[in-house]
Amino acid sequence: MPSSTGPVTEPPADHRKGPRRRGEELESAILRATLDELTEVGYSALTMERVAARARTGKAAVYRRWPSRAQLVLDACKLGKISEVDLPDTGGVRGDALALLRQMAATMSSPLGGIMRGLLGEMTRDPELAELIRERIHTVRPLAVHVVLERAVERGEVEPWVLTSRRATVATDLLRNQFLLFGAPVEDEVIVDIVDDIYLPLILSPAPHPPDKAD
Amino acid sequence: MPSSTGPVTEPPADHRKGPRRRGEELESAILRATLDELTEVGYSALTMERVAARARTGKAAVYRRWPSRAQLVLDACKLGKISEVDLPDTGGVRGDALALLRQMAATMSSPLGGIMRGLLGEMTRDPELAELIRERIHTVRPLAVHVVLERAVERGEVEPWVLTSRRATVATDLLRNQFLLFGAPVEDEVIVDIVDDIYLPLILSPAPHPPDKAD
Amino acid sequence: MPSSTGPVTEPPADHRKGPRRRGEELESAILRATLDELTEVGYSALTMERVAARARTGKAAVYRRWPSRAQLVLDACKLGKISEVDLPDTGGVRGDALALLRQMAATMSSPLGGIMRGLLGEMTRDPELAELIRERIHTVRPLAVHVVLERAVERGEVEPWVLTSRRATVATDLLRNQFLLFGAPVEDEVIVDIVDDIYLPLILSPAPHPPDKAD
Amino acid sequence: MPSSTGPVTEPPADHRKGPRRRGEELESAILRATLDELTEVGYSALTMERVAARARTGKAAVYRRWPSRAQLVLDACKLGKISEVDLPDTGGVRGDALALLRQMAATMSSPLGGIMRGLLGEMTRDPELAELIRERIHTVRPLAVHVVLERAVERGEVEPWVLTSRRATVATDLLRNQFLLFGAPVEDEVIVDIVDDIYLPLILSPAPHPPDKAD
DNA sequence: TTTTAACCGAGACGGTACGTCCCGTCTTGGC
DNA sequence: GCCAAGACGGGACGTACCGTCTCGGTTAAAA
Repeated sequence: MPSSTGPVTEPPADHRKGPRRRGEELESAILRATLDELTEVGYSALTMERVAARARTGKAAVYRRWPSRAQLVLDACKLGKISEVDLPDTGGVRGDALALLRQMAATMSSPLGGIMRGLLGEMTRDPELAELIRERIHTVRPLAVHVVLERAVERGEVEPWVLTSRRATVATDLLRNQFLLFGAPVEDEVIVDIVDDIYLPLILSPAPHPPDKAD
Repeated sequence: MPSSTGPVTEPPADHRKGPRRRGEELESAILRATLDELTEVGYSALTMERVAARARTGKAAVYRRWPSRAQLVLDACKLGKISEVDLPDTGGVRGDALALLRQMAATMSSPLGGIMRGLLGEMTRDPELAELIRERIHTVRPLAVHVVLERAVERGEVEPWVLTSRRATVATDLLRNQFLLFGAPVEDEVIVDIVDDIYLPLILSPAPHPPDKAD
Repeated sequence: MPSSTGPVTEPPADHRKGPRRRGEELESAILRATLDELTEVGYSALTMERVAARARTGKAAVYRRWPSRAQLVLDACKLGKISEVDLPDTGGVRGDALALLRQMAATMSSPLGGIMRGLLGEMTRDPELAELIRERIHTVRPLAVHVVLERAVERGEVEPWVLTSRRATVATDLLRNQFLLFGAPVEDEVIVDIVDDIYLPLILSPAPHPPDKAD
Repeated sequence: MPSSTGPVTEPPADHRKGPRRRGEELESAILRATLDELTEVGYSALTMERVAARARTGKAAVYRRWPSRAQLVLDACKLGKISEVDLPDTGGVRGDALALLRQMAATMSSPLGGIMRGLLGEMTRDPELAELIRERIHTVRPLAVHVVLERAVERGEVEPWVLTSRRATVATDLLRNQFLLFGAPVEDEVIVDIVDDIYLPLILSPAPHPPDKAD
């Protein structure tokens, strides 16, 4: 038996309040803190330190899960129902497309716009993050576009090959470009312009250019 | 006395004694240091401190001229012949457009790509910077597009109203979007796709859609 | 002229209160803060962070001057009139020696005792610090011993060769050893014992052992 | 050599499976890990975390047994044959004393020297630890001194009253003081000096000062 | 020409955040 | 139950920059 000589150093303070959080509970607490910080101070002023403090935990608990600010924010966005898309069937592809773009534009005007921008800036630094972002762009938004176009195909407004063509995402691509260059809010006139002057001519049948090379 | 406004060769003298740099000489020394830092460590790792040290001057001298990293970088890019565009007349709008996009793609693959990205990220924080960036995007690139389209109009390939329409910049907009989302290098196949499947159908006469509302 | 676009980022807060401290003023503020911390929480709980906070400055300002906690504390002790020795002439070497040891014992019982102890512990880690400590031990205390012995020599109580012999510091050495092993306070009986049973027999003439080899 | 102390010699298998260590086996594994850490990184860089990892156990298992680093180290030293003293009978008290001091000096030059130093530093913080340390100092070393002096008494070199007087430990006390202040290695000249110029004059009969007051 | 003011270089200043290490406690699975 | 492993809330580490300010100088314009 070792020489047990009793307590030696003072316990600096009892810093435990109730049962200690772990795993999922702690994780979501951190993510919520991240979202709060994002909306309050924005992406570029968000720090790991503040997030940890806000979540009432230590920095280590944050770093253990997310190696970088960007990835933390990305996950936090996932938690926020940011990519919720609600696509009403307006009875025509024009109405559907307008509705979709307007929803996108609204999102861009929200705090999420700045976050998106910030994340795009980080892509250079962090290839892994870049991959994550691309994935989300690939999957979330095109999915909405896909729904719109499928309805249009069913209505006979659009030919099926358009779905897999580059033309499918031209509207959302141009809107995104507009936002990134000129910021929010995107004027509605621009949206209408994109749809009427560019998108519809490209996708409505008879197509201005037959799908010769569309495999 | 060091050659003022000489070529790229810096005077590596000890400026703590001897003739001290001022005005333009100092300014361009800072900008050159900024460019060097950009190419070496990239936009996001660039700091005012390092720039000042590299330019062998004090931070104050930098802050006196540029209130923020982004603006400094922006000016440095201006100094670098970054927006040099050389548009060969290939005899057809397709060739011209391909050449233009390929030049853009090359720029994006260079260190400038990362810088562009970083600057876009800063736009949220700094509206005035945003304005500067937009200005350059407005003026430099559309100018190149304009040249291409004007030639096409002269050849009769494109109708004049296209020049002022939103369609004019669709190709460059889509390429930029592609770069921002998926990074460099942009595959040549994508460029060809954009031109053949989207851009040309939109601008070649007979236009697929008459300019009813283009005022 | 660079593109000066005006103020960009907000000044987070005006954190300056009056003229900024520099040089000596700041230095002594840090040392005072160190002393305060020492007396309040002790050597081993003293941190650079708390010292900086207490001195209302940044950690960098502290590290710029003192590379380690130990050296900072050492300098702080120097500032505190810690080694003030006031040696009354009691008319005999016995009285003088007792007075000296009693002063030392008092110092050891003060917070300084713990500090001394801590510094001794650090000597292993930091040779440079060790050198500093030795220097102070060499110069401050032996000086007091020297004064006592010189008076004794003048009185004829002690022969001159004792001054440069190892015997000179036996009393203080034994007291120090006593403190380090058994802690403070050192009982007065111990001090009397050291003086009467060891020190005086060694130094009083006729010496119990002639200085054959003392050069 | 700290490790392999005794008949423990377990197969250093992966303890995460297979028979799990308990009780004494685990305990000595921790102590051995502690000794190894001590010799490799020294006392002040030794952490509970590293010890636990090295012993392939959890921190809790360590804390359950030793409430503090110092006590753990103390026990580890006990396990190492640190206080092994081997006193040859040289036929005279001078030779015996020199041998003893030289052995002490050797110990001080070993890693144990740094450990001793560190433990002394901890004494301020932990009175109970302090008691343990004093105990060991009281019992181990004086015992050796006692042996030396008893032989001397038998030979008639030293009078019996010296054994219980403060003079008995003067040599070891001065050597310890020398080590703490000036570090290792202690030059042999110093040892000879202590013995010849201080210790022997104090203990050899005829004593320079009769034991009037030695009760 | 002499003065004077601006500007230069250098770097200290008060401060925030970084990412890591360790503290001592607590919890989870397994044996 | 105790073991191993390691997460937990927290604090401090030492470093890098931030943007401001101060300090001697140099140097160009004003007197």
